[in-house]
Amino acid sequence: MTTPAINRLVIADDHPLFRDALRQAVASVAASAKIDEAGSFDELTAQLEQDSDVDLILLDLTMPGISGFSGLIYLRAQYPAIPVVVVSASDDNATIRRSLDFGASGFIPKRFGVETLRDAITKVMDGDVFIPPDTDLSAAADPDMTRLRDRLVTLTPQQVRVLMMLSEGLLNKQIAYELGVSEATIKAHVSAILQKLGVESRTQAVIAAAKIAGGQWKQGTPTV
Amino acid sequence: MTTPAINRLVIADDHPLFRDALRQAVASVAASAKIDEAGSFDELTAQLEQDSDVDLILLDLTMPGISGFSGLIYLRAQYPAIPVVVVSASDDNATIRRSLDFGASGFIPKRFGVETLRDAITKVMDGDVFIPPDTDLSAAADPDMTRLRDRLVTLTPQQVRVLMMLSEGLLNKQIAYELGVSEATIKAHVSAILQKLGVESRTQAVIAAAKIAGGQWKQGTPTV
DNA sequence: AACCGCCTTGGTCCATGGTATAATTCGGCT
DNA sequence: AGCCGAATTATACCATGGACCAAGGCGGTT
Repeated sequence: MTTPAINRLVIADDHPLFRDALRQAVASVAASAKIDEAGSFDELTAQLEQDSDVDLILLDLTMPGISGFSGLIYLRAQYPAIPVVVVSASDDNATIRRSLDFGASGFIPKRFGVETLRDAITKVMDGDVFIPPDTDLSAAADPDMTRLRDRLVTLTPQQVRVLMMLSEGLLNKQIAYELGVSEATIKAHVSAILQKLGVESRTQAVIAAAKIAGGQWKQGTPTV
Repeated sequence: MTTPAINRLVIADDHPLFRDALRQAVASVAASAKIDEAGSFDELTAQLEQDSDVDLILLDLTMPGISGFSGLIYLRAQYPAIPVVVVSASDDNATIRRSLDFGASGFIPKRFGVETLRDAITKVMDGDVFIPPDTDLSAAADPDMTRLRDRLVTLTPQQVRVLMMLSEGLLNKQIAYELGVSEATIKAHVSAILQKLGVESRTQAVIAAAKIAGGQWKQGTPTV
């Protein structure tokens, strides 16, 4: 068969009906694939931590527990080997472009019907990058954004996790505890993050990250 | 006359055409009023610093140099005596409600024609609170937001300024220099801010502020 | 085997952040 | 006049943040 081995696939979307639609579209293309579902980002990460042997992730950009591109950034950092296809209701050119910039292997607008949906999934499973036919990627991107993005993608997986926790307002000590490492390690990570992002304090790092993620990384309001 | 003394009024909007429209509508109601214009938030604050004897401000929510409700919050904190009417293109109920929550004396959607525009301005100049007739304010507000807002409005004018600078990633030392005061003073302000917002670090304060302002307070990207 | 990047840790050293306390000034309010 | 809140400043003290240096383990590459 032309489609390479897609044995396991995760559909991450907070809308059950749309998960079903995606599941059916996928099943009609690769009947043998094992399809898992996640209704929240935490659910998705929990599944991946337990078993990261996944061949493809279909990710909704706006899910409970995550906002903006932070989920995509996190997945690409933690599991660089797993291709991620973004599925989103907002399908403007800027969103598509940034999705690809952050390492998405494709972009499927939610407005697609079953037919086009299936075509899109087929293309992605073949290893191609799928983008909607009427997409115009020629528009100049925001230079600030791209510079920041270029710096963000140089972060190592662990550094991305630390940055997310910085963005929750946690102390180095707390992050160390959560990750089960020493505070010295966190300090080393933070220093590396500041250097890579080109900022001078954790606060500025948080601001920069929020700018890219388009809001908060995670939902948690720190006991405000 | 029924309309109280409106001697001076500032129209703050980055769209020249719309400024003109507003100016004409105002002039047709209060021909004697002196009308100033500002195309950016910095321009507005500059004018106010030079002469804060203003009886009314018509404020666009989305202007260069400001985003979200931070401009409104800032004005209400710095010049509590000056009524501010929000003029915005996005006129959903949530936006209107939050505008009023943050101390706006009225809300005028940009979609209004000249007629309704004039009526709205008349009402506001009479000291009444104008909101679009089809507004439904009964919807329950986000409890997190309201709690945060309640805490934000207890900040003193200077504390609001400090919070804005915190949100730009500045050090206490830098803030002290900018405001021309000692670093001890800034520390005192920061401590007060943390207490009032119910957070435990400057980073968390920035996160909380960003959540309310719906993004950044000011445009400035800190040399990222 | 040698190399390299990532993660980890320890320690030192200094800057910054933040609390607590207290005192002063000023303007507005009663 | 007296009171009060806002703003300012200072001092001392402790916690946190962050740079710098050095080093070991680990997995993948050449």
